[in-house]
Amino acid sequence: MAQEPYRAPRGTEDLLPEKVRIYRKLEEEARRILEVHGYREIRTPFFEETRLFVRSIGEVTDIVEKEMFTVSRGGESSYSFRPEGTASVVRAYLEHNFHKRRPFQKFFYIGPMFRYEKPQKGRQRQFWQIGAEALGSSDPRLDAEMILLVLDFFERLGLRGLEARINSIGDKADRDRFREVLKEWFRPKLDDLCPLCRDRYNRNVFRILDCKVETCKELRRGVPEFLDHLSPESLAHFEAVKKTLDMLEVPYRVDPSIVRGFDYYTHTVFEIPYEKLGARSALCGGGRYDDLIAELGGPSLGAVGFSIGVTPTLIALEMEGLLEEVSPGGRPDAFLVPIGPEQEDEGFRLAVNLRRAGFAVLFDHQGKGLRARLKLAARERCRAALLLGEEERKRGVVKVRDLDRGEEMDVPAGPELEARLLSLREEARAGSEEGAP
RNA sequence: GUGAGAGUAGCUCAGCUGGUUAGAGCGCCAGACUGUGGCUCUGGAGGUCGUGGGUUCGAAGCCCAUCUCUCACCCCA
Repeated sequence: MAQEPYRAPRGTEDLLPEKVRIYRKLEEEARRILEVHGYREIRTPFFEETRLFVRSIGEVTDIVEKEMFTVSRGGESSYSFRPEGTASVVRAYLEHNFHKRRPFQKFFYIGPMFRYEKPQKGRQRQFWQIGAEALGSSDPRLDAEMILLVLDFFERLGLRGLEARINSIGDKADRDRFREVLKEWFRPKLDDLCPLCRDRYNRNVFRILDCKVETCKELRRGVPEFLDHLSPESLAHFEAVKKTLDMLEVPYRVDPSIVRGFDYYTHTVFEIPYEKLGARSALCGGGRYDDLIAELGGPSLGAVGFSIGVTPTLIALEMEGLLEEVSPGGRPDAFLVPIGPEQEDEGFRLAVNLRRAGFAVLFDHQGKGLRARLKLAARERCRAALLLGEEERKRGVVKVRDLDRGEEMDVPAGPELEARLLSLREEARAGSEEGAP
């Protein structure tokens, strides 16, 4: 019986060094832009009590009903790996009494989320999100700020021409009223809807609004829009968001078909679509959730947030040919090459000392020959090869080979060698700037 | 959860309707060059053809099951 090889679990992947570099670049850009806007990083546990997600995301949502990784041990409560980030942030906000100390807080998080789903393009069981939450205020300027910030982030990565889609789903009373309006409107057409939509009619009428089946699209002609059924207060909030977006010259379009999947959303909801993505067509989704803090046991305070999908973002960057730009990678300063077995120890010592002085120095540990080591040095794009043979050692020098020019010179080990490596580093930098437009 | 396609060397793939020792390119290792990289040439290693079962004189190919990947639906980042 042949043993099955070990593999990463379905829907997960190993982020190999090359990819980690890209992730870090994304994270770096996100942290920068978020911190400039006053958001501070928060790190919550990867799992929470299951009831937290049930309460926040909603009991009858697909995520809670069938997409959570849930574990229970003995008599303890049931725990679930977080399928999204907002619930945890709000929980932490309340647990640490921010609402009593300084109710207005801006947090962001970067980390993996987990959903038990069938993997496909841009959709995995463990996936990374970059998210932000502004808690303790209902200021429509924050809704606009979120959208602006996200578009700026994508722009910085090189994704241009993106546009936000926004909509308002009002408050709970608005939704209860509109739900009835929709049901009333669809009732006579019920038999002509697709089977799925007939199910949606009872589960969540709103979702019929974004069904992609042609016959349903046809039937939807002249369907009432949420925006026409908002209370004056809700409408005023939405108008204020749009006004702010206009003022900030943020590109957006009102799209009545945007209905988010979590129960906690209220008022403003938005997405940043990227058409070429396929099954996962949004790079980012977000919205206001003015009832959630109270729902989780806190005071009645407004909040708004978004989350960016790292995987879809990477797919978009790849499609636009931007991955190389995002991740140029660094060059090691040198490859230390002892010549002859007697020099191995001394060479290793020299490599370690240079590393302690801050230089990135590679060393061969596979017993390769001189030529093979130089080959490695070239492949790793080292700036220099440091050759240490018997001759050099006797004279207390190291032969520094400039791998870009092919020139060699003997340099005394010590401060002079470090100076030489520094100057090679500078040269390379000047060279790369010359090449830039 | 539903449906479709695909799994052959480290990677990308070829392998006609089942027929003898399963191939290429790239990569890897070594040599040409015993103290010098990127180029070239030569040689080498590396495969139970995803896994298990079945049909057959004979299976990488056909059938069944299973796993994984990909894509779509559902849903969503």
